[in-house]
Amino acid sequence: MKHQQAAEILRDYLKSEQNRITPERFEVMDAALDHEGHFGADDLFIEMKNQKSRVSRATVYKTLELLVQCDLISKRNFGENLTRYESNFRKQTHDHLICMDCGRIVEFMTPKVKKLPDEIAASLDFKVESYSFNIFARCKNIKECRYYKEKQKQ
Amino acid sequence: MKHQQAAEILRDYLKSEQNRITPERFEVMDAALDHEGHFGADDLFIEMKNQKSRVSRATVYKTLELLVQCDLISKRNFGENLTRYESNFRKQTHDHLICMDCGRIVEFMTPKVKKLPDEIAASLDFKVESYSFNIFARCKNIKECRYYKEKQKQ
DNA sequence: ATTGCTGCAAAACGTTTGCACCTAT
DNA sequence: ATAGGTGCAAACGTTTTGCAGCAAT
Repeated sequence: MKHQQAAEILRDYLKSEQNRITPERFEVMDAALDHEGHFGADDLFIEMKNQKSRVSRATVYKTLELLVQCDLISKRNFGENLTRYESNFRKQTHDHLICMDCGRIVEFMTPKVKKLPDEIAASLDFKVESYSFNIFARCKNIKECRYYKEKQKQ
Repeated sequence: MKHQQAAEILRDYLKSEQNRITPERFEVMDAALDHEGHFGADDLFIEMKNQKSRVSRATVYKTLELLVQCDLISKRNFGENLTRYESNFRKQTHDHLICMDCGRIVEFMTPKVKKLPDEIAASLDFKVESYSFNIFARCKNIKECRYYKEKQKQ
C-alpha cells in the first residue's frame, strides 16, 4: 500500500458505513491517488489493467464513488459528458480554467469565490454540498501554445 | 415562425458562416426557444416528434450546437453526463443551484462572480469564452419540500 | 451543378446492471 | 453461514457517424 494515511481514512469510512474492507478497494485507491491531474474512471481501469491488475471495470467505477464519499478524491465535470476525478490528498481546494483550444486544465485559487456558495445557498434556503466554478477560455496567443501544437499533430 | 427576432439572428449567423438556411434549423430553433427551463437534446427531439415534426434526431443535435454558437441558447452540464440547453432569449445571464435531494434547479444572479472570470483568465494569459458556476446543495427542510415528495412517488 | 444538409440506422462512448461465484465478516 | 463484493458480459442512454438521397445555393 503506497498511501498509508489515505488507507486509514478509507478503512475508517468503510467501517463506519459497514462496508467491507477488500483488497480491490485499496488497490483502486492507490492507483487513483497516484494519478497526476484529472482522470476518467475508464482511463484508470485501462491503466490498472495494463499494469496487470485483475480489478474489474465495475469495481473501479464503484470504488471511485466510495473515494468521493470519503473525500479522498473529487468528482469533476468539464462539460464533456464524462466524469473525471482528481486526488484531494494533500491538495488545497481550487477551481479550473479549461482551454478550449489546447485542452489544458489550469487550476487556480479564488478566495473571492469560496464563501459565495454558502451565502447564496443560505439565502435560498439550501445548505451547500459542493460547488463548481469553471472558466472556459482560449489561449491568448494560440500560435505560440505548445499544447495546441501538440494537439494538432494527433 | 414563432420567434421572428431570433430567426433573424440565426439567419445572419448562418449567412456569415456560409451555412445553409434550411427550414429544419428554424423548426428546431422555435422548439428550443419555446422550451421553459433546461432540456436535453433528446428530450427536444422526442417532443418535436410527438408534435408530428419530421426533423431527425441528428439534425436536432447538430442544430442545437449552431444555436449555441450564435448565442440563442446556452449549453449546461450539471454533472450528470448529459448535455442540457436553455434559451438565452430575453434572459439575463445567471448561475445555478442544483438540489441533490429534490432535483430542483434554481437560478440566481451573482454580480460578485461576473467579473471574476475575466480577471482570472487575464492573469493566466487566456481570454474568457464562458464560465459556469454551479452550487450543489440540499433543501434545508427536506421533509417539507414538495418537489422531494413528488420525486419519491415515482 | 455543386456542395452541404437531411434522415435513417448503426456505431460509439462512458457507464451501469444482472448474475453466478467468491470472500470478509 | 450469510450478506456483500467481485468479475464478466451484456445492456443502457446519450451522442456521433456513415451514407444515400435531397435541396439550397
